Amino acid sequence: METVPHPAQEGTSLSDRDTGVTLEVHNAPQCTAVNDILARVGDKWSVRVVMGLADGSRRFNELRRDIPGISQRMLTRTLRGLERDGLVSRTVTPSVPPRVDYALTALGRSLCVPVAQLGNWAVANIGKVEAARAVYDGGQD
Amino acid sequence: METVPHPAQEGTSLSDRDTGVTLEVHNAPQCTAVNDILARVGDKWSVRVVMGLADGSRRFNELRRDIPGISQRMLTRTLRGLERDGLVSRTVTPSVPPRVDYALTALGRSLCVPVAQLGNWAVANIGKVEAARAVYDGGQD
DNA sequence: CCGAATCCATAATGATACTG
DNA sequence: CAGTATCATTATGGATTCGG
Repeated sequence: METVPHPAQEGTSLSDRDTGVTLEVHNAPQCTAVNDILARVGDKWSVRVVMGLADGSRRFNELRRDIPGISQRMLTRTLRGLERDGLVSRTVTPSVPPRVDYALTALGRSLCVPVAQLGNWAVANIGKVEAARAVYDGGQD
Repeated sequence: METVPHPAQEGTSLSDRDTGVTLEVHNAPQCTAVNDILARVGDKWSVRVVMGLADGSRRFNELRRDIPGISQRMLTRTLRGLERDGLVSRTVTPSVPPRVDYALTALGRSLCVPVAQLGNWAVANIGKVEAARAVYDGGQD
């Protein structure tokens, strides 16, 4: 019955039959890289912060006002994480009061491209996902 | 969607100056949708599971063998989550012993496209990210 | 074989108060 | 203004055990 043996996972084929897009990632340590990036970008606030910086630099509290619901602590932590990963730059102007500006780096802007594509998928399909959830949750009792 | 034409419309501009890709998401409730999807796909195992199903359906323990390190509990939970979101289908054959097959749905396969693109970015840029981390961590003392 | 149930450790997030 | 420090709460992941 096993008419579809695994190709011993040598290559690719993530959706190539559908779109010609190929992911050369499969079982390699690259999986770790993907997951690593996904984990950074998949946390609760990173994408919101990146979006807040998409059209230019922002000061800390500007950003905070742009992202309703974020706590001071989480904004700090998220910015630090993005800065550590080289996605966001932090510029301190030692004035009184202090001024700190955040902006996307070139790497950060380049990440925006695939994130935006995933975002477009999300916007286009969130309805289907929510419908599926409603069906699943409803049929569960 | 391949090679989005330059809509050149409302003010959004997430990286349009770089690539012509536009994200119409900015401050809208759509942000929530993006984050929602990102959270699903950003957890520790979802992408690995989806990859494991990319080239065809798999039984529970096949999948488990294909994903080194995943616990039974997390495989179950991840599959349930993906199933709830309509990304994976679950087919039970009531034999003895029972047989359960998992496969990507059409929605799940369509998600693979932007995820693969993000994956390609990750593979291409993980080196830069890790270098940035080394610099940041080193300069922190 | 597939999975639920239970228990536990750790990490992520949030609320609040304080500081240069 | 732009953080840090502390504490409480919740989410996530893993190990083990049990059941259909």
